[in-house]
Amino acid sequence: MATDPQAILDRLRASGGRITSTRRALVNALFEHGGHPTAEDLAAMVQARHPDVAQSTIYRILDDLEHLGEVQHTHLGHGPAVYHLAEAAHPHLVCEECGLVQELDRATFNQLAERLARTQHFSVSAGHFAVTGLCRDCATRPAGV
Amino acid sequence: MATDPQAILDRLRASGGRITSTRRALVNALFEHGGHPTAEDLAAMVQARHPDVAQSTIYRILDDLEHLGEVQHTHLGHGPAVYHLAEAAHPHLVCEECGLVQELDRATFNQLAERLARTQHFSVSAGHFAVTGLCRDCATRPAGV
DNA sequence: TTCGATGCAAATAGTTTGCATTCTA
DNA sequence: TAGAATGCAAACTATTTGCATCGAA
Repeated sequence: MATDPQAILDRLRASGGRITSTRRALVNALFEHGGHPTAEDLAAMVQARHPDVAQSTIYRILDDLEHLGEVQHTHLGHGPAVYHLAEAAHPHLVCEECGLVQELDRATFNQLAERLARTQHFSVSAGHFAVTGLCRDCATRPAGV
Repeated sequence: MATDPQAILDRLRASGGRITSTRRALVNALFEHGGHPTAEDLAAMVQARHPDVAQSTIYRILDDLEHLGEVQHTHLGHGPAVYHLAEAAHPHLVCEECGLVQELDRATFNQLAERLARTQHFSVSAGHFAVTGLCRDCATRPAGV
């Protein structure tokens, strides 16, 4: 699992792929965008410098990187999927009312993962994981307000 | 939260709605299908007796029932959402390799929910919840086989 | 007889795919 | 210069919506 842009590009090449300016720009965008970018967000970042890049190319590169294990995507409820580097993989808490995304703290996740492995032989993947519910604000506010 | 078809239909009527044969059939289908039916699965069950029912009608009724709090839907990874009665709401474990859906045991879920409430002020909803990872079989089998 | 429910078809959102062209190695 | 990567447009899947008609209460 690579920890800098060049290392990911190297892995791409090592797997028989080629390094293009679009791929370089997308990998950089993944490192620069700290949050939970959608394919469209990433496309916009890449297109800032390379206006002619197609959405489908973004999807294809993300797919390639996912197969290499460098990227993961998650469906946070409705709407488009979000992508992030595998090295930055973390479990998510998504508020179904306001859409707020928080990270699930490591300790709680580890406790859950360990317990699921033990009781149900299920190995949870941290990256592709989202728990929905209500955030603090929405939980304390009367429903539908 | 109703526990039999008639009670749900009664709630529908009490909220200003009308009881039609399609609605009756769909509510029955929800009770009959014990698993994780998609809107299409439910449409097929209803259409067995009422061939002219439109998919959009199924979506609309499910939406109505969801607003009444009688039904919940969940996105289990890719593909269509699955629906179930609120009374049968339970957390899911989805295998991202083979698609197997298991139920998460109550005790583990409760432990997680309680801990999240305490540490992150997040109130998890049992129904709309899915943890992805690898099931026992897929975890022990080498990747990509 | 009124207003909610429905069928049908078209619209939408997100993503994938086919194919001719371009460019890396 | 071979084969991978890309742009473009069309296809696709899941779901929603507009509108005229139908039917429950």
